[in-house]
Amino acid sequence: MVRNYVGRSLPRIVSQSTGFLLSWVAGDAKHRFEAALGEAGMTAHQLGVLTALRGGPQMQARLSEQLEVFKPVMVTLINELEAAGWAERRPHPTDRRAVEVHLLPAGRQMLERADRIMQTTTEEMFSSLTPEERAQLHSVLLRLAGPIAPEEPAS
Amino acid sequence: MVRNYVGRSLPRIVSQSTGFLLSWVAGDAKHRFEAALGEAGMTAHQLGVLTALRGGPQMQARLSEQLEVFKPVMVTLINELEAAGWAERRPHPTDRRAVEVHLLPAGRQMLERADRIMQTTTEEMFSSLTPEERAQLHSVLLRLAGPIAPEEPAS
DNA sequence: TATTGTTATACTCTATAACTATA
DNA sequence: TATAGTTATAGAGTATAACAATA
Repeated sequence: MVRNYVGRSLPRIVSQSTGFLLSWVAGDAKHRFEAALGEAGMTAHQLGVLTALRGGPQMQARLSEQLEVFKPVMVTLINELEAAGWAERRPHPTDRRAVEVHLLPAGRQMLERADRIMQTTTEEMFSSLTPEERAQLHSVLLRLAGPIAPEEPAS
Repeated sequence: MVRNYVGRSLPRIVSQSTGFLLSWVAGDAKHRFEAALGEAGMTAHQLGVLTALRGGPQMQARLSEQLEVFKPVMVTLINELEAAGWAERRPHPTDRRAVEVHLLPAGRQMLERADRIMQTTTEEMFSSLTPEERAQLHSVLLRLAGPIAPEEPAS
């Protein structure tokens, strides 16, 4: 309970509570995804922003809102994306205060690579389950997760 | 992906990946447990230590190891437990460097209260599942979690 | 007066170092 | 030389404040 239990084997206490098990497995999943993305030189935060840009350029303020990231954090993230050549700031056509963040070709490639990474990692994670078990897990989690937010309108 | 998605409704992207769903549901679970414990004036960290003391007094160093908490953090945690009257430090019978941390009656009561809280919260969380679904979820998560650590020998 | 993007700052958590008193 | 407990310190990560430019 106390911390991350970085060790590779599941503490016995955790194995007895479905809630703790959930946290344990999710922590493991997070670690796997971040490690896999890290090998491609990308953080989960950066992927989040790139994903939000898939549908077209966005103002920084919208990105902050959508991803629920504080504005100063978004500044840093977009600096990183620009440094990597994955996205760039351009002046907003009508609002001179704002910048639009545009996805660059290298960023789109990175997104495709990230898609493959996420898919592979997911496959590894759930390989011990049958397709039926996996489908049932998904539907059960969906029910536990509660209502789904309405679709975001594009820029 | 990026951060905590503090909002109460599930972003659409998350709903499509079993891995993300897992993280989402686990985050929600963590929030529920911590809120419920908080109402009883207890943190999850503190509960972790109290639970470790259930089987008998422990040296601080062992507690740090078992719970994978850094030594300075354990100092703070045990200070908190002493301030709350739930546990106390006593000199180790043979090793004059060490202290033994003992569970006090108020701590044992708190543990029982925490047990009830955890049980109630678990019940709330999984109330939308049938007993069969819940059992299958548990067994599937157990498989995803991997090997279970061997029992800790008592102090 | 409100909003955009930025810089500066504070606060919490996590992690390490350094120290004493023993073993 | 190593270990137990403590204090001090460093570093991320997270959150807020304040500011200039513009709406």
